[in-house]
Amino acid sequence: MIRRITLKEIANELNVSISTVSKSLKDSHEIGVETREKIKAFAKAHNYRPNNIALSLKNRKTKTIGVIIPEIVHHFFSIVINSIEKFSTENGYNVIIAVSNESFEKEVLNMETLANGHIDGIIMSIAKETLKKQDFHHIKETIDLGIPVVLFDRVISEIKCDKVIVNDKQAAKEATQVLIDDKRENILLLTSEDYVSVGNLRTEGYLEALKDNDIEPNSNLIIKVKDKKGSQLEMSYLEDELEKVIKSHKVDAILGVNEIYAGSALKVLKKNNVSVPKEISIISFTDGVISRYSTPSLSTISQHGEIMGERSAELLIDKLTGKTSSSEFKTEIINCSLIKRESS
Amino acid sequence: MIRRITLKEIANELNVSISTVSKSLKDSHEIGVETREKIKAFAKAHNYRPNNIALSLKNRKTKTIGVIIPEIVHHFFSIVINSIEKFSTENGYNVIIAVSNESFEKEVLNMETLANGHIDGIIMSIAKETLKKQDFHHIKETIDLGIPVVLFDRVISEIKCDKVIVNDKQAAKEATQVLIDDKRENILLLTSEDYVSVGNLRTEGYLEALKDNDIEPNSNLIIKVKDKKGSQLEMSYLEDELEKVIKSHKVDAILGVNEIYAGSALKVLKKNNVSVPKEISIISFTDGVISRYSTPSLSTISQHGEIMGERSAELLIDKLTGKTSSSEFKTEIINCSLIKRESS
DNA sequence: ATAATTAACTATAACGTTATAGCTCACAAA
DNA sequence: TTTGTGAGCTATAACGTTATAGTTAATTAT
Repeated sequence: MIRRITLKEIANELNVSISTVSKSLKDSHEIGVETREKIKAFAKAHNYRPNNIALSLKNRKTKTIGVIIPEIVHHFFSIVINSIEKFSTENGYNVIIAVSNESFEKEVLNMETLANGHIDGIIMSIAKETLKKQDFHHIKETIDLGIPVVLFDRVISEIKCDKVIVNDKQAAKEATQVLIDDKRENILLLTSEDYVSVGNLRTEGYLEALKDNDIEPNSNLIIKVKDKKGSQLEMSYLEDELEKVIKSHKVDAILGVNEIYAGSALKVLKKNNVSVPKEISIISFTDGVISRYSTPSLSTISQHGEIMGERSAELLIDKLTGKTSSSEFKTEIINCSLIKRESS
Repeated sequence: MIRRITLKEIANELNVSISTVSKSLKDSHEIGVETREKIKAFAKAHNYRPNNIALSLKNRKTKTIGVIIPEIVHHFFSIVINSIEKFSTENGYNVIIAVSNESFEKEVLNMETLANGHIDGIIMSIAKETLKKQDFHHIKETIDLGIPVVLFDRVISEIKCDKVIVNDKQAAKEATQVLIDDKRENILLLTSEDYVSVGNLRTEGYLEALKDNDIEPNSNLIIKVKDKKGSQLEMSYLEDELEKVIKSHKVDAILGVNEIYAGSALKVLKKNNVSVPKEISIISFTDGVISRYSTPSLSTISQHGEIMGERSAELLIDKLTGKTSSSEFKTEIINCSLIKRESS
């Protein structure tokens, strides 16, 4: 095992002071060319690397970004992380990942660990349980400590920080309009419970589109999928509810707020021999892998996770490098786009 | 903005020495009860938190694990990361993620950044390009620096470290046997190029099963999907090749080394009106979301990513805490299991 | 010839912690 | 009275850096 060499050790070996070594390696003109070159050669030969922990302590900067997400095994979030990682690395920042698993408690814990520690700033998407509880003290405290926070996708207005969101309402409205233009008037909405901001906004968009076209909304056609521990349970809830509705009501289209809902819906429809898109046409949020490989493939609304990740990282890094003021906050809105496939 | 209070500041406020504060907060009996309690109360009131960077410098431990994976938007890897994150957090370790994007250069860069910095150990799965190049100096150097490394899934024998793998060959053999038992004799194999260790092992298993059943392997029925930049390109290559083969040869089963291959195959078969599993039955590695939501759903071989992640993290943490010797290495083999669905 | 300047280097403090050794005073033992 | 002991606290060094403020000795200006 070869321990990493330190400035002190180089200084001792070459009988100069630590300062001389430090300055030489920074190519300072305070040090004579000869000494400087000798030291640089020695350092190179011994594969000297500065100790980043010591630098972090000295500079009060870790060059690390913390990311807190509700779930990692999830197409949208993994896309966003990938993009955050890419942009951050390109700009000299490392990325620490923490997963809240949609739990408030775990989110608070994650936040504290990160804030006490090794990060300069945080990018996060809020856990469902936190949204339900409406308790955001941990986020506020972190911001109060002078740690910049960027929220993406699931955001809340009461926190003052940079945000990156998607035009959920508008996108849902437009998708609904597409279905209506296709002469579908009995559009079923598969959405999440009300406290999930994005689900809520998408529901609003759906309702607005109906209203614009003088279609009376039918509460029987709105399924709000109950949160359960484990998506397996949620999906069987969704499947049962959906099956009931299609058997008792006329339905000629489905709008899903994410592709797992839509994928599950597709399973139910197949089981009941309903042809898609002939009898029921489907459009869904989240342009993931399920949509592309299902039969028929699903028309989706892409939230452009890559762009969200990149913009979030950029906003944060701009704050960290002082490029933008620490007291002014932006909210960036990414435009969704509809990707038409076979299901509509 | 409230800056975090330090020992020094507490000491100044209360007119005691830094040592006294430090010891009080550790409840040392060297300090009188009264002083101790006063200090503890003060610290609590001011929400004192030790500076982890300073501790890292002092203890030469960061309590952080680095994870390097080829891709993050990938069901198997995201499952593994999730599981590593879970186990590590439970044991007081943070997780830094780095993505190599299957690139050798990026992997080396990631490795160096992590090794110079903020981590105590590394868990990784090797990039395809690295496997092709057969250049593992970066991994060896990291190990030489005394940083423990655990390899999972894509491993290489020439590196001495802990490893977690799956019984790829055996699992492929068994899956092939299942197909043969179902009277399928013209089994097409969708695999990756030879240098990818897991693909190779799975190919071996496939060949062995054929041999055991006296079936002559047909090289036309083995498609080795060429690496391309971007899985989109790889998939269209696969689809073209597959279409050629099914039109020119009798094929009654397909074994895929991952679910994206199998999912793409399914698309081709549908396009050509081949019924699955009646005419062609499919079994694939990777039990992901594609398999569950495709029609028909795919029979898969689960590699138990959660277990791999957990075991990897455990092996690493055992090394870090000195629970296991730093010179003895284990290779853990996880048994795959076949999950039967509609495609076989 | 003396003061001023400069080149080339060193010492020190600081970032926030903790472990070790050291100090001071009160009280008990001799 | 003197020595010893221990309780309760403090000083110091160290982890590895870097920025600031010195310190020399040689060179230049006056």
